[in-house]
Amino acid sequence: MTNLQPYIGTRDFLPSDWDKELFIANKWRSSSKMMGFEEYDAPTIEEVSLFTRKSGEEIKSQLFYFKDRGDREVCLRPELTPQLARFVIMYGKGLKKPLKWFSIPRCFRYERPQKGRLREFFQYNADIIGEVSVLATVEILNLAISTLESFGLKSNDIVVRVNSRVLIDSFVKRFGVEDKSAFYLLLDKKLKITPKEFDDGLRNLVKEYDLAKRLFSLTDKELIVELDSLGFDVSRLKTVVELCNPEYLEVDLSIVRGLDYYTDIVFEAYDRGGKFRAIFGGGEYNNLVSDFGGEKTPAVGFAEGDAVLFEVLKDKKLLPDYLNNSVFIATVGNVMTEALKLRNFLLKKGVSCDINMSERNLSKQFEYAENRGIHKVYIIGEKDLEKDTITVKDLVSGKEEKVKLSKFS
RNA sequence: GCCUGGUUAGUCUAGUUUGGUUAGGAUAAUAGGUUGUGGCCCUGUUGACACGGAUUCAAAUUCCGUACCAGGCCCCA
Repeated sequence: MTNLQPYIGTRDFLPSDWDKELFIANKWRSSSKMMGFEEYDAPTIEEVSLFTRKSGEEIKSQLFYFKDRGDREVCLRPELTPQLARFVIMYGKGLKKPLKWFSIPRCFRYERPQKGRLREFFQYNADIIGEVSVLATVEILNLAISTLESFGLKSNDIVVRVNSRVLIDSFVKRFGVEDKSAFYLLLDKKLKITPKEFDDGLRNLVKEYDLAKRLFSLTDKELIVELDSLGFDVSRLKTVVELCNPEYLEVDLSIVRGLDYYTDIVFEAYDRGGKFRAIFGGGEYNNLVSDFGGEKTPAVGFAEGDAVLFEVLKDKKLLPDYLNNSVFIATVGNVMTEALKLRNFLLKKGVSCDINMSERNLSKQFEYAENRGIHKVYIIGEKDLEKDTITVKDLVSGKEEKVKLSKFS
């Protein structure tokens, strides 16, 4: 019994679970396509060097990493972006830029499962490659936001925090920060630690403490104005904030993201209640393709895992019930010939259609349909057939009507 | 890698304080009954103490180890 369980941090999907998973994936897919993004995919398994190249050998401890029989070091992909870089270098020359691509890969990370964090998960990725304009970043943010909206999430549920790494780097110079990585770490921790701890951290790391403290206490519009007047270049950030849906966006200097490969604008989305981890995160990474040996290529994108999103949707009661639109054909008496004819007709019309296969009485057939979330039953029975009709019953409303069989041929 | 708390049928749960007869219930599943029409009702069937060890006359219950789950730390793509 024990060893029948799924491997640690992985999930079995029963039909009712998979239905929810597909609900999410289908929304991701359709909103991407709506905005002109094209779907692609890459192998689940890759040579490990693709991932260590940027993140160092230490990353191996967080990968499902092993040697194949030919002594090649391989791993299950922990993320998609390096593969995208590979694609751009290998195939990019023949492709019209900019690329607007998305994918919904299964990814794997060797780590301790926690709330919203698993060892195997789906991660929606969308990127724009080869577009210099800041409008690409605006487009990416608009896609990310409208995708969340397609689930029924609204601006009072979600906040997207935006920042600029270029700006933070100019802080480092201007504020007199000596330990840059400790400064980044402090910013990254801001939401987790108390205001006092953050304040103490600032005091330790930043020479111009008073200026820094003031800036970190400002939010949003006033912050941009203030930064502008202090001579920081906030034009890119300003454009993004102005062109994206302002109800979601908030400039937040503490958003830095762990990855080194981000170059300027970075962003993360959270539920406003602060109960969950980041829903999506991303930014501009203009050096990644060149770091992998390609030409310098502007790029921007985001990733959104299924685990946190699932938690958020569940919390907001936005996951649909397990229902399907198919029809069930119930049979009474010796009517299989007519029933199968009706079935074929419906299938050819593109109506998904299940049919009774056993000797069960009508009552049990209704139970069968009910248990599968079917809400339309066509009853084809001997009595009805004498009058050349069938009975169509809607299980949700409980209403039923007689329909001429000739309508189905 | 570390810390805390859990684990009783498919699911939820009583029982663990104080070891003691056949581990009780609900729900689901399944078969049937009833009604030419689902959710109600009635009957039958199936089904559990996570795994291993220790203590004991006796362990679901106490102790140790392992696995897994949940939450957290570290890390975060």
